[in-house]
Amino acid sequence: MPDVRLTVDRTPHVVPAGASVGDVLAGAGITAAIAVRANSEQLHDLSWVPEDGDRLESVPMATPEGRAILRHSTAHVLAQAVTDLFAGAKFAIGPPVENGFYYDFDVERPFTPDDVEAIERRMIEIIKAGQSFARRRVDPDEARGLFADQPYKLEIIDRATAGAVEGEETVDAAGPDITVYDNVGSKGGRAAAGVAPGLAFTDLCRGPHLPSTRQIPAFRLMRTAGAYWRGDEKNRMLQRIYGTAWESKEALAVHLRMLAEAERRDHRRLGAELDLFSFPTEIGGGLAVWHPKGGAVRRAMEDYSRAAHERAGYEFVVTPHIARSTLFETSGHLQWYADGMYPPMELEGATYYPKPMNCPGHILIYKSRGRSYRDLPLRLFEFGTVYRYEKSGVLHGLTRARGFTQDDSHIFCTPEQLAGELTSLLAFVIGLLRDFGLTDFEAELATRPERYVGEPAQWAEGEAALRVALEASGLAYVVAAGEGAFYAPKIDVHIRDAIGRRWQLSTLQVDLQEPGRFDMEYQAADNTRRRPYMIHRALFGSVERFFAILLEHYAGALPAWLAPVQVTMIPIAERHVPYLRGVAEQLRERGVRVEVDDSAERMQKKIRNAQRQKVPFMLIAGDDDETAGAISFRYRSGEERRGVPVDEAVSEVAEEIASRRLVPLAVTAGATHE
RNA sequence: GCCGGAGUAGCUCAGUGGUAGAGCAAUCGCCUCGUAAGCGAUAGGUCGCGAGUUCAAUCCUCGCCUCCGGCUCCA
Repeated sequence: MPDVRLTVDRTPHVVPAGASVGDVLAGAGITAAIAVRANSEQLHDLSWVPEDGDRLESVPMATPEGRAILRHSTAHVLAQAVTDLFAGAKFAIGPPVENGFYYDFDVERPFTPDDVEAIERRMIEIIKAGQSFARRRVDPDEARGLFADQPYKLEIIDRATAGAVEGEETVDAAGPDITVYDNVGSKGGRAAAGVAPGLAFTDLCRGPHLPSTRQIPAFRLMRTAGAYWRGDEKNRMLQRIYGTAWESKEALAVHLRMLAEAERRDHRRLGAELDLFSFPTEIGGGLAVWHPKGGAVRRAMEDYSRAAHERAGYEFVVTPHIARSTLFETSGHLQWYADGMYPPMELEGATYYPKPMNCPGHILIYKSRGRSYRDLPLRLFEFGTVYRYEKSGVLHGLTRARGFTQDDSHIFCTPEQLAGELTSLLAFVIGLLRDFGLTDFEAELATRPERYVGEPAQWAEGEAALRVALEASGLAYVVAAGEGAFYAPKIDVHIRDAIGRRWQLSTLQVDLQEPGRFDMEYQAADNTRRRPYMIHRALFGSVERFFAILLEHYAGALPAWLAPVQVTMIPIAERHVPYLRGVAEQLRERGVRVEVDDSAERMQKKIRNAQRQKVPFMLIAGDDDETAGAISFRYRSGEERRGVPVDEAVSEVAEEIASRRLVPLAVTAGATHE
């Protein structure tokens, strides 16, 4: 038999023909791999037999691809457990997802928490039994026979054999056949576990998979949920079970801790704990009220944003919250966006709608008089509150609300100015986000969607201008094909927060519709009338959403310049209150948000309260301080500094706030309780 | 909207077919204190809303309301 020459992780190897990847890796001393990538393309199981000249890269479990294989294999175990326990269960799809996997089932009744526990126990049995995942190639008819009682699988087979529909990668790349995976119980498996040797389960699957269920180191079922078949609400709702799986028990524990941390940081929870905002049911879902402390933070954010926009050459405008239907007919919102709008109000023969966007109002300001090229670029800015109908099930605190305020601008410019405006705008966006302490950015260039208005040539032009701006910014970006708004290609800026979650914030859009719909024009230098270009942009996205993201990013411990209460004054005994009031007055004169805690509590309790409210500075005074004309700091970190002269302390606090430093002074280590 | 889960004091939660309890918060009193909870007392509930079953419902049944998780990643 001729030998086969391969490279494995860039090292040449010669193996006998017919050797499987598992044999090859074992020979090469690579033990951690659970699959390989061949020739930088397809992933393969360890049972796959490579051909002469193949370049193999081993895929360890503790990599994104390795975890996806692990999770996908765990999903199969889940499906087997469900079919074992629920006779007649139909199973649909079970892919790996970020941080886990799911599997969708069609069952008689939804799963109860007890069911999930039983399923999890059954999965542990299957894992301990050490079933192998055996790949098998079948022709479509054979596949239909195997899954004769599985309508969802039959549908998948039909779609696969009908050709790669909608770009789906449904057929194994090597040929027209379908592949299935058999779970085969090994003799070494525990008979006591009740999983007999022999064929235990078969699923339609592209693979690859782990060699054996025993190689699933750690998993947990997380929750159940309803999910429409193929994600379409016209289809039957299936019962989905979500789970997670990791390369080690430790990795699972780290993941669970991250989830607990995310829950601890949830802005809805912090909003109540820190008395920032609430959603009174009397007002309605998705409509927040801002309490004084939340209002203070919001004002600090808005004031800073206003000042930045002023420096960047924006002009400030205000437009009403409702407008006649005719305005939204002209803008196209009623034709294209009616599903997202609040219903109309009739009065005096006219129909009014709450505005879902601010652009039409700003366009009318542009059109209020004739415009010259000398007016351009015209940058109009407004904290514009908009109302959008969101289905009740999708509301989520401040991040998905029905009423919210955009830091919205529309820039009207000449075609020649477009690329330059976009470039400087992108730099402006990043600068502003950095000032709020966000550092990890990713951009997306979202191109023409399936459902769009305008001419493809215009879209191409807009996309090209956005691309120029992205290239000039040096920002890493990916193209999100077909993700543009119906009226505009756009750049979306995403950030990653302190615990690694990704959020979409800013959006920059080149509007291809409105200037024409509103018949906008300006007089050019050559005395001709031309149509301006229009850029929509919101940097926070929405003030509410940005606020929520910051709150979660900082886990409620906002930088001093944003903190709702910047200083809490704490007397050692009640007799020190007047002295503290005097110091508080000096701080207030410097613009500091300060409270004097004159409650009947003991000093220790006051410190605890201020600490729980995440106040950046506590200023404490007792007899020693008062006699010396001094005061003592306790920082949010728990560090303290005693006997600081009052003048010095006031300056330190005021300067710390003015600096907009992101971490309060003297905070070095995380000496945090709770 | 759809599927599931949950609604008991301001908050976090316990509880039972015989009309309810804890901790924190609140109010009052005592204590006057040097860096994360001093002590005591008081007050606070139509057990989400409506109907049904029952001698009796916060508890069981049905409907509604609100909130939470999911409905995007494609064998």
